[in-house]
Amino acid sequence: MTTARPLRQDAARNRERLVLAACEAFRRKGLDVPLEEIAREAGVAIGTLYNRFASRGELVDAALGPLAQRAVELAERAARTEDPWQAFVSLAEDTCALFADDRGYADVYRSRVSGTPVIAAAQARLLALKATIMARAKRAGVLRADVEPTDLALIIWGIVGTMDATRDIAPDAWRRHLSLVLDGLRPQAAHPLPIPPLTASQLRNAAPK
Amino acid sequence: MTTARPLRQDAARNRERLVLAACEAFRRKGLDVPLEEIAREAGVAIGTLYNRFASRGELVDAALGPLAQRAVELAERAARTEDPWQAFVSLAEDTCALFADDRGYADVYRSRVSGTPVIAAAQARLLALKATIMARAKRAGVLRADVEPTDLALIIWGIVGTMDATRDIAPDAWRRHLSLVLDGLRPQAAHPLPIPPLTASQLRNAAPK
DNA sequence: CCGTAACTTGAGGACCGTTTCAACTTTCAC
DNA sequence: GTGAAAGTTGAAACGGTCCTCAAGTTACGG
Repeated sequence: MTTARPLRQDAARNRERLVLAACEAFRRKGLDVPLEEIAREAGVAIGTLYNRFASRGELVDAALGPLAQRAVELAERAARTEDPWQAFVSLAEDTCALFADDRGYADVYRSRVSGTPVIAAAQARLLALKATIMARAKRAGVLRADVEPTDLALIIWGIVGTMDATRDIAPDAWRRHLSLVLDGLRPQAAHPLPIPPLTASQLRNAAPK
Repeated sequence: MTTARPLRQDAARNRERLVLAACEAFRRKGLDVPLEEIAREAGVAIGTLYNRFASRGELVDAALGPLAQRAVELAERAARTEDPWQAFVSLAEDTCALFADDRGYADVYRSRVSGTPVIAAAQARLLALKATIMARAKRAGVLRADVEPTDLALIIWGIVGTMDATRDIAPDAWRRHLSLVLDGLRPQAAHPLPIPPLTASQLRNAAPK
């Protein structure tokens, strides 16, 4: 870990502006937003953006890292919830709520942008929390025994997909969708599943599009 | 309905080749595949493609129309299934299987390409069949009473989204996902839903991205 | 076999987003 | 202050896809 020399005052200010603009742009338009637009919004030339952030990924990391942190905090809070089912539901709901709020963060969840160390770290932590919470719920008999964390990943992936479609029209539609789907994860609902769950490594290699 | 004069022999042959190439390309790479690539694959210049198909939509309609027809047939067969729950499950499974097979058709389901009369007609028919099948299942008490066709649309939308991620890695993953989700639609699983269903018109206006 | 209408061709213009870089400007340590 | 290092700038090169159109080719009725 090399200690980076501090940025010059004006450069630091520009960096700050860029991150802010990126935050806003990613949130509203997703990760595909043109970098030129972010630079313009930040009141800075495109070259400056490239000066500070070598790749889109670095900018994403800087802009959305805090949100990923927030996701971890929420998951930790969920893990502390007494009722195991409620803990599980909170995990899913809180995560989805963040995705619903921020198109960029939703894209991160799916697209695996490269060059995002802080986000990657947060994702890893989330994975662990998810496993813990699901294990507890299963042990308590409130979550069907045959679902794995990878199943939840797929389910949330799917719900995030519907958000893209409904965000402008019915921003809360995902809540109904999620409730419906969660009902399928209760033990009373359980019917045999046709195939085994995705392995963690399969999920890791899952790529969109 | 103007009776189009028949194409010249060579033109008809080229058209055929284009449709075939488009079928293949859409299936494998989705609707965003460059038209140039389709033309190349068809052994024809790009200008010829534009000669025959004024827009991407027209080509999509020609290439994927038959698949949409097939979807309707499958849905009609599902509607004829005696067991109301099985009918419902077949509807969902058969539809999803088509999407899993054909990235392009999956894209059609989400993106509402314009200029696709035959596909649009098929979709309308599918909508009606879905309503019928779901109504029957509800009447039989095998489908929870508080789900609407728009809910199924959202659910399938979501599953189609996960297909994009898993197609190359675990082409059947959607079967497990769907089973899980369908379990949430059974009456035994029902817990109160937080918000009302999407209206049909809301769904119609739903746009991706 | 011919003439014409139908068709094909592919280079090129338009647009868009990315990325680079040489010339210019600003900061800051001394 | 001053000069070197740090930073900014935006035009331009680039790669990709869309779409057009003038020139050339082909089919087919007579």
